[in-house]
Amino acid sequence: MPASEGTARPLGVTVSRERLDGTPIEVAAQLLNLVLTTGETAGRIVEVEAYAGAEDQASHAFRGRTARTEAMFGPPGLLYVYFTYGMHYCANVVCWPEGVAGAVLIRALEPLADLDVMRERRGRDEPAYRICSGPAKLCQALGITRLDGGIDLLADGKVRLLDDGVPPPEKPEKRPRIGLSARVGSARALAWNLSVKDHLSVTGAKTRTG
DNA sequence: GGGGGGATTCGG
DNA sequence: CGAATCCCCCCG
Repeated sequence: MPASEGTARPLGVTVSRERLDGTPIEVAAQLLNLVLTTGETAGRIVEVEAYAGAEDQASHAFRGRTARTEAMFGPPGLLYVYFTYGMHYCANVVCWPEGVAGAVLIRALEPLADLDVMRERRGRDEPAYRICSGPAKLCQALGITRLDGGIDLLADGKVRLLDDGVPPPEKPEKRPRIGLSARVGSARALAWNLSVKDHLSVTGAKTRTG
């Protein structure tokens, strides 16, 4: 039968767990240009944000281990999903060794596969570069919810992290993290938002020339 | 048990 | 710029 029949051809190879066993900022840089996929939908990671657990006032794990943040204390490669503003889910890749909380928020994807399914899930007809241009938007587009929290992104599950051979940028754009309130203090100033330079899907991207 | 705030998004 | 809209977590 044709090679295209049945499951789609793999978008890439599984990422090694060792590659994610580093500090959040190190792992954040490594995640750029990898592929996040759920079923047929897929996108390339173009914007991420590091959250360093116990030593980071902006991290959900800053005040210790709770039911919500349990996945952040797990082994690198787990998916941490949180629910916010009463309606949005956001997805993180867990890093650091088991027992130490750390995670990288996926903030934007460049859509790669099944854009129409993504648009249908989002309930709007947007240009490709806007479908996954935000942490909650990409979760909605890929169908990621709280139910997926804690799964292993490096196993053959619903949500997977793949390497299709595109290396991370040598010099990613570095900015302060988005959306942090003043209450997190000096953590607000850290340039822990990393992105592929000049990508249209990144937060604050110019959508017009000039 | 109460209440303030949230790693957001969309529309006005 | 403010509403939507639920959950979490700190405090009493």
